[in-house]
Amino acid sequence: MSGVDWRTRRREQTRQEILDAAWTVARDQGLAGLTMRDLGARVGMRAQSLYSYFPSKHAIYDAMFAQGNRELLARYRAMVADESLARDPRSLLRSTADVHLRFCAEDPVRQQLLHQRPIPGFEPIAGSYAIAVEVLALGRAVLHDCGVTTSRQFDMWTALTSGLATQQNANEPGGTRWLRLVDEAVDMFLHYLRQGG
Amino acid sequence: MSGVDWRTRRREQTRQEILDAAWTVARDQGLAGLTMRDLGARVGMRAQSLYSYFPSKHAIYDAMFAQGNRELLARYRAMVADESLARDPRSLLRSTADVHLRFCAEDPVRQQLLHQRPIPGFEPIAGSYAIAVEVLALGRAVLHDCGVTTSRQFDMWTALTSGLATQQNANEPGGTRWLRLVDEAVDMFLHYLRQGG
DNA sequence: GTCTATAATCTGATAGAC
DNA sequence: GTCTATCAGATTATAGAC
Repeated sequence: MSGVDWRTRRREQTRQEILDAAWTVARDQGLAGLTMRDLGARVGMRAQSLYSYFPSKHAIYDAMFAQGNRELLARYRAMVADESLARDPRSLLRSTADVHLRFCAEDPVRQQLLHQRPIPGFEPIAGSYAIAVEVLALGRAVLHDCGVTTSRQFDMWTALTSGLATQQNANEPGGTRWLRLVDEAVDMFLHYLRQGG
Repeated sequence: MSGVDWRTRRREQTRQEILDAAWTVARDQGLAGLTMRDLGARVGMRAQSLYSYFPSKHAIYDAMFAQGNRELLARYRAMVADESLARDPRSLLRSTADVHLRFCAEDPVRQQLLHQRPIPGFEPIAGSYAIAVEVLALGRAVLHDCGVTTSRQFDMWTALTSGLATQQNANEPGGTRWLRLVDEAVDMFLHYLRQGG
């Protein structure tokens, strides 16, 4: 039972600690400004010791990418599973946009890593990318229940929601100026749907 | 008349050559991946010689930022001055979105530098930033003629158009999957306007 | 598992010859 | 105005002692 012994657990715990610190450093210095030196200092280690937990810096980016996508997937799933949730298209679209925008806006650096790929030379490994694909698939399924049946309609939806998030993060990070537009954006999109867009 | 003598002209010519090369390198290596060494190699100079033309690497980023904004401003102005342009709101919105999206999509790296500020520690100097402000002001004025009178409406417009550009560049750079949605996006937005959004 | 030591390389930038 | 030489420091990563 080596998978659950205390050594393994302790190791996993430290890996998580390092990841948490990596997010903190990246929020401070920018994603590309993350260095093993700073990261080690933040968890009370020398940079070289980090290699006991991650084989490379890219592996850290990759773990962050996977973690972010797992978090978003969990939130979508919690939303779908919520039995108190109204299921009419308007309510469902609002909830979906709300989950997505809150996620994007609460951490611009994470949003950047997950949806803009700003690290030259970094590509997530297949296993991590698969989580991102799952997120997209679930989003598409939920939107389908709202009457979004064509690719064009779905693309319009992602443009609209990601546009609100992008503008918010780029021009007023931490604020709500664009986030507050979500309800009227949903209404606007609903009318577009009904016009057969 | 030192401002127009051949020395000055030649110098300005070389500066421009360096800037052109900087765009090329940045498109290849990413904005953060631009190095003085690579840049020098591309124009047939040692990295150190570049300092005869730009006092620092940041000054190069700054000149690129200013150049990009001047280009966008010129395109907006050309659009406004075009007498063959239809002036009804729908046509005007389409032309505006078209200018903007074409600009964003034809060079994702430029779009990144101008509208996403991905270089940690880089802030354009006041003179360069002023051009960006001018671009925004002109955009606002044009949109006003289309019936966009409130900040909320203008924010919705920028979210919608920048969302289309962002999605296009992030998911299918060089393609037209989201760009092709511009006409129905304009129609969607127009209906939102008329509803008093 | 963490350390010291260090490799090997890249970075932006300066000094001074020509 | 471009060069050589060089600084001073950063970077990721590996080897090996403990």
